[in-house]
Amino acid sequence: MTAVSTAPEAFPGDLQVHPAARLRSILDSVAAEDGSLPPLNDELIRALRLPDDLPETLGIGEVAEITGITAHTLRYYERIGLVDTGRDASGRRIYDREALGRVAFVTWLRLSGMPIAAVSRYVELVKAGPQTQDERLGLLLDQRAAIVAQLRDLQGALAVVDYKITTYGGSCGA
Amino acid sequence: MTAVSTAPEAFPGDLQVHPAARLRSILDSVAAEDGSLPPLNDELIRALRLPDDLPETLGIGEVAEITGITAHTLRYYERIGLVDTGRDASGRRIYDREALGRVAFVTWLRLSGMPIAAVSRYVELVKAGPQTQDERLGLLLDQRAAIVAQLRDLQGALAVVDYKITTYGGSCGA
DNA sequence: GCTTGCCTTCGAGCGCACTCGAAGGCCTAC
DNA sequence: GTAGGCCTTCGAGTGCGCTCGAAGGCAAGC
Repeated sequence: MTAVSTAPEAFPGDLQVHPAARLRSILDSVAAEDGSLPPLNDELIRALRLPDDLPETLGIGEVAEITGITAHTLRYYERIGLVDTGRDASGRRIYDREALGRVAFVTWLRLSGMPIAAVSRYVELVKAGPQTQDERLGLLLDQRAAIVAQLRDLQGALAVVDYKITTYGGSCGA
Repeated sequence: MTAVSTAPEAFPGDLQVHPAARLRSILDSVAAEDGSLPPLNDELIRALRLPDDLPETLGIGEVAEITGITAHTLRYYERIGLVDTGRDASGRRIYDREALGRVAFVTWLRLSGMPIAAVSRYVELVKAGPQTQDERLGLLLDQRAAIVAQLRDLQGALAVVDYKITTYGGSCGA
C-alpha cells in the first residue's frame, strides 16, 4: 500500500462521491502517518463521538457542514426513521450530541455498504428495547463479514490495478 | 483484522450482492491462510488470466457460471461496449481467452467501485490505440486513489462496527 | 416431427439512494 | 417594511446498474 498520501487536505472536494468526507477527515486525524489505522481505539471512538468544542445543539445546516451530508439527505434520513431530531419553537430541527452521534453512526454503516433497509432495521431494534440485542448483534456480525469481504475484494482490485499500472500500455484483456 | 475466516466455502451464495463471487474464489485460491493477500504477484495475475484447463472457447452460459455474472449482464456489458465477443455460425456469442480476460478485468474494476462510464472510457482508449496510454494511466491512478480511499473508509467502518459488537447492547447513538 | 433447452434481440421495468423544486414560514438586518 | 437567508413540507424526478420478459431461432435427442 504505497504512497498516494493525499492526507494533508482536510476536506477533499468529492462530496458527491463520498458524503462522509468530513467524517473521513476526522478519521484521518487519528490515523497514523503511513495510512494504517488503529483497529479499535479510544481516540477513534472519541472522534466518532465528535469534538467536544461543538455547540450543544446544531441546526441542520451546521450538521450538513460538519458531516458533509446534505441537508436534503439529512431530512430524508429523518423521514425514513433513521435519525430523530428535536424541534425549536418555530419548527426547525435541532440536533443534539446524541442525534449527531446517530448521524455519524448511520453514515459509517452506509459507508460500509449496509443497505438503508438494514440500517433502518437496526435502528428499529434499538428503539424496541434491550430484548432485541441478539438480533442487533446478528446484524452487526453480518455487516462485519460483509466489510471483511469488501476489503478482500478491494485488495484484489488494488492488485489488479497496480499490475495494470506497472505494466501499463498493455491491452485491455487480463 | 481478526477471524471471520469463511474461507473454506469456495462459492458463497451471495451472487446477488457480489456477482464476482467466483472471481473472488479464484483470488482466494492464491490468498494466504490468514486471509492476507499478496499485493501483486505472478500467481494472482495468472489467476486473473483464468485457469489453463478451460476450453479454448466458451458460450455465454459457461462464462456466466465461471464468473458469477449473469448472462443478462454479460449481454448488457457487450451492448454498452465493455466487452466484445465473436459469434458462431448460428449467431451465438463465443468467448475466447481474451474475452474472458476482459470480462474478468472489467469485473475487477466494477468491484472496485469504478463507474461503468469510466470503465467504458478506459476500454474506448484501449481500442483507440497506444497514443492514449497517458490518459489510461491517469484513469488507473485515479481509480487506485479511489480504492485506497475506500479501503480507509472500510477500515474505519470496521472499527466502528467492532466497537459496537464488543460493547453491544448500547444505544444507537455513537 | 416434436420437445427441450440454450441461445438471440429489443425494449421496458425496477430498486436503491438520493436529489431537487415548489411554495411558503420565520427571523434578522438594514 | 422589506429583503435575504435559512428553514419547513411534500412529492416528484434522477441516475445508476442492472434485470427481466417477450417472442422467436437453432440444434440435439426421443
